[in-house]
Amino acid sequence: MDEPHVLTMKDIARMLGVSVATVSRALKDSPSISKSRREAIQKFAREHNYYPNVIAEQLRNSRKGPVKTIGVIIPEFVHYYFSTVLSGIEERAQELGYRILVAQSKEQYEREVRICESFYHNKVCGIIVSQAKDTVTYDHFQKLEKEGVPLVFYDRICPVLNASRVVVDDYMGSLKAVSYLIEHGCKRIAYYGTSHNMEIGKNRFSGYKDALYKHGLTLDEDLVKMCDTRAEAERITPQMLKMKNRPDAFFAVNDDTAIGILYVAKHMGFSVPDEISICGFTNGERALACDPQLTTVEQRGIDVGREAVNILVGIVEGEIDRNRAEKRIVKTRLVVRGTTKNDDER
Amino acid sequence: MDEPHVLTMKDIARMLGVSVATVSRALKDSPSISKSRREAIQKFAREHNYYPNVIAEQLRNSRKGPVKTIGVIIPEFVHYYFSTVLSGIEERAQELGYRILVAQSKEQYEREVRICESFYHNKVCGIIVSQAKDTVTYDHFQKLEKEGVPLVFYDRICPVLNASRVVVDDYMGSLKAVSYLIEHGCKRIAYYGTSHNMEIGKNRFSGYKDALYKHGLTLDEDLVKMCDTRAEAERITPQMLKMKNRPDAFFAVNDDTAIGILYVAKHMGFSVPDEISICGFTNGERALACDPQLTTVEQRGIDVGREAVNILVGIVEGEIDRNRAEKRIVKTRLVVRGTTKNDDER
DNA sequence: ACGATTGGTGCAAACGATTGCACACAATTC
DNA sequence: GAATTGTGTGCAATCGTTTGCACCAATCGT
Repeated sequence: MDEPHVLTMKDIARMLGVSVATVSRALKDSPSISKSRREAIQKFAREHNYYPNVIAEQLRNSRKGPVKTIGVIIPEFVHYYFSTVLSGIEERAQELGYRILVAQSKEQYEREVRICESFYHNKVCGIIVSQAKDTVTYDHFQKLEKEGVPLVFYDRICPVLNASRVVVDDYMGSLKAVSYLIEHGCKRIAYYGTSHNMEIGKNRFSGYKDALYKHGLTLDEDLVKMCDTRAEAERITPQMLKMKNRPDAFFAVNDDTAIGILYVAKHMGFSVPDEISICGFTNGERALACDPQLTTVEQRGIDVGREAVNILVGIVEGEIDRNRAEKRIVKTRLVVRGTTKNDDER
Repeated sequence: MDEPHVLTMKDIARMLGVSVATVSRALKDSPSISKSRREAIQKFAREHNYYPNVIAEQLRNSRKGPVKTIGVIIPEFVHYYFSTVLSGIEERAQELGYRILVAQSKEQYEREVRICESFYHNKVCGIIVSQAKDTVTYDHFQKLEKEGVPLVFYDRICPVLNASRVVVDDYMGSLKAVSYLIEHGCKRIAYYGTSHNMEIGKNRFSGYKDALYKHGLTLDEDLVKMCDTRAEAERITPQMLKMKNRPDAFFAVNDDTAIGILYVAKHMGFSVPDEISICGFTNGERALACDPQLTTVEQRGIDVGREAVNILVGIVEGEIDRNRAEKRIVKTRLVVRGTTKNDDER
């Protein structure tokens, strides 16, 4: 009464007086079945809305065929950027007929390991992952690779594995943003970034540096800080602004940090953007909530997610060599708003 | 070479010279297998880290047993509140040993229908869903119910189905927020809400109304508006503030709308919170980004998600009668920040 | 007209795990 | 010493689908 029995091939076979094999072949449009039978069976199946049992298919194909389930590991769901990536993954996966199994590591190494095992046992055809902040050993990823489960990284890349990856163009984003600041009159631009042992930290810093050089400015070490949270920004920014030779602009590694700077600057009585310009990185929902609204570099998470799926499916379906690490870069875009000087006043 | 062959019971059986049945029973710790053999088999399995094939188990149990996969339908991933709910669902599901299959409807009815079908064919043991905004026919949900797939709704509840649900305590949240405004000196409180044919709209409005009555104020229809987006708030608020008898406080149905009001008020030269108080609903990341930071009612999405899983698993595992609609309410909490007057100055 | 080809179909094994039943062999009983 | 109980094991069917092979009939070639 609870399980009204779903129609199976066996049922169709019985009702039409043929064998299950015939039904199977007819539904696969195999030419070895006579046209009349084939069409009769297909019609019957359609009318009784038969649908193949996914689990049985998976079991049968467990040896060779793809399982069409992608495992996705996200550090945090409640995070603007990651949720955009997930959205892109889900969109593209659905388009290509893949299911997604999702889990969040909550930035914890142990959870990450457990999720990998769980995905492995659930026979996902591949895993898309951004590793947790505190992950420093990579056995769990290496084991998966050895077992033939393709991995695609995004955002936070495993440094020891030469795996496929999708990243945003941090270098260009940073270069364009800092160039914009300089071209609009800023001369002393502070940089709040992350540790250089993450790819992302390194690339954004390079972009900053190159923008300075390109415009004939020199790098002042006093203006470069390791700072990637709002709390930290609120702690160190007052000192920066009290310097005799204070910065006239800030470029921060994410929106949250930028908003911390904005708050401090405003509350110390500086006018933004007239005296101080600020630029963030992400373009999340915060960027529109602050006042003035934040100029920031857009990271197109949706596209990152979509590309990750493209790579993974490419590997699974054999169009991409699984032993060659496929690397793709998603463009960034500078979104100019109210925290930077703008010549063309409206 | 790609598939290094995962260990199966058959392998163990062959290597130990016993039958598969014996291995199966030994691993299940069945007393019908002699202790010595049982332990030998368990030891062997442990050492070669055998793990049962999830797919085979599912197929076998397809008739009776639960499949331990929960389908989750989310209107949008990129949405603060929904992502907190998803986070709670994932957390609790993982704790209980369930996998989750996730898909976003993008607020589109057709996608919602397709997702339901996909989940059904993927044999999920139940579905947790918040319906799309434009869903007005409910055949897809009814069909699932008829097929014995339990449904648990959150946030946006299907009005025609008497299904299990988890909602936040909109009434009390609203009542407490408006009471707080009144107790801190506000006399004319505007209400920006959603259509009353959604539960949520009705309940929040009731809370507002009752708070007024309880404090001896009367309801002024001119202060009640249907408005639940920032764009709309920015459009209608200027007129409100130009009234001769202008409101001295606003209570909005979500943070985004509240922030729209805040912007307009500030840019018209009003001081917030001295002349105008504002209170939102959600407590998302925006609430901390605006200036001053937003007083708002916290909707504990994590708890909503966790409760939804609790109900669903309760139904699947037979602890909750699947024919009785289980309804749970998650408490809200008023978070006081800078957009409302506060007696105890710090 | 007889052997060979072809077209159409079914049998049965396989995927990996579970479980009712039967069977073998030992230990107990009368 | 034969019958009974009990203990431990294996056989085989099952879940729903796929597919190599065998088979039968009809048609073809010479």
